[in-house]
Amino acid sequence: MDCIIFGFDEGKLKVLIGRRQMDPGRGEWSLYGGFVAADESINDAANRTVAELTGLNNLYMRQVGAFGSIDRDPGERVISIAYYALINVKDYDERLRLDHGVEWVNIEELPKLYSDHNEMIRKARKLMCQKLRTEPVGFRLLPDLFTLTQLQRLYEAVNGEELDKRNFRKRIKDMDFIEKTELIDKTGSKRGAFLYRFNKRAYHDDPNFKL
Amino acid sequence: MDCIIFGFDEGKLKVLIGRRQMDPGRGEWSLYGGFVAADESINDAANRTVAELTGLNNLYMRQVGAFGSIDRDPGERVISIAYYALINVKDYDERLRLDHGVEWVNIEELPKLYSDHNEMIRKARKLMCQKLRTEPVGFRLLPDLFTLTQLQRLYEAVNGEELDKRNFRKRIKDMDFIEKTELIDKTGSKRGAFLYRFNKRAYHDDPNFKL
DNA sequence: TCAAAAGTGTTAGATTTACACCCATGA
DNA sequence: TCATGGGTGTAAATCTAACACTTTTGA
Repeated sequence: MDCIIFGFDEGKLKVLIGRRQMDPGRGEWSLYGGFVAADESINDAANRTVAELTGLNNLYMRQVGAFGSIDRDPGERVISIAYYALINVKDYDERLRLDHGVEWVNIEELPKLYSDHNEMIRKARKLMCQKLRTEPVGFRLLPDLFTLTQLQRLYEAVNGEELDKRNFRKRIKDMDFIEKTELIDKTGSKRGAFLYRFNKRAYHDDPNFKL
Repeated sequence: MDCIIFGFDEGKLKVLIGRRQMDPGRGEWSLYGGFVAADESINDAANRTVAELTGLNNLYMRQVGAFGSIDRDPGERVISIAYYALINVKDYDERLRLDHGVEWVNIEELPKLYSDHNEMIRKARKLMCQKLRTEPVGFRLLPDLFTLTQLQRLYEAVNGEELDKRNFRKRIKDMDFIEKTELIDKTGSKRGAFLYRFNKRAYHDDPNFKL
């Protein structure tokens, strides 16, 4: 299985990739992957692999699909099942990241990757983007507390288009599960912006979400 | 791989299922499936399997995903990749259908199926339904010539809700790629209804589809 | 004092929904 | 002649998109 780890940083949607450490394709840019053991489900394998890479559990993960061209792997015949995961970049221990030799790359500036990994990322992004339209999964890419501007930038990065600030905030106000706190973030501006948080409970009570 | 063959007949969305002819699970209701050969891609395997079952090629097919619980197969460890296909029921040779021992069952009245096949169908339906909202793939489930009432019934069956006749027809009129012919179908009513056809070319020229 | 991000409403246009009657025909 | 499905338009409501200025504060 191969995993597409999405993160959001500096206003950009990013993906974790690294240099491949084994043959065939040693040294090429690649997604992080692993193998499904005989005694684990493919979902478990994906969770295990992502946890191994990031040290994080209980992430939001979804299957992207199976990739099975005959010669997608230059070595032997391998069918891979891709998964994507959403993480908050700040939760990823820098040391662990370096140990695995992976880095965050802007999804708009990806190099040519090993095998069909570019295609996997394209499909994962499409699915994630669709999901984001119908469910508030975007919060998985942000810290627990975030400003409305950060949230807007996230939606803009994912959809690849700018949004109108006033219309965006109007929509957010209608969502009861985005709670305003009394906390203020001053890192992004002199004036400071209110911090908001996602209330999972409220979301599940009132699932009329539509962005 | 397992295939979910969708058909539309008598105003209902249907799926092809049959009694399993091998152990484990012999005699249980099941989807039709096959195995991916070492020298074919998973897409090719799906096409081959569906062609074997229906005698039809160049069908609209899409991958549903990989299913990989450890004990989804009561025998040995098997991971299955599910695909769905859309066919026009009338194109399916009755003889071939009987030879394979499969039958059309209303998707609302499915029995308990072998292994995780019910789940596969649920997911396939969801994907197909989403696809139908953004692309006019529904025509694959109808004869080349169809009446607007047939088309409306199809959308109703897939979405599971009734639609307003006038609003539906208004939307269809906006789609240039649905061509009215001068032919009239009298099988559905005494008065007769105009037959329409899907113009693939017009669709690709003007892909502003939205239902 | 000024640059930079935060915050805030209104209006026009587009889209969506609800709704009811006449037509043509075969039985 | 009547039961059955085919065919058609309008108006209200809702949703979407466009748009500009004031506030706060650190440098």
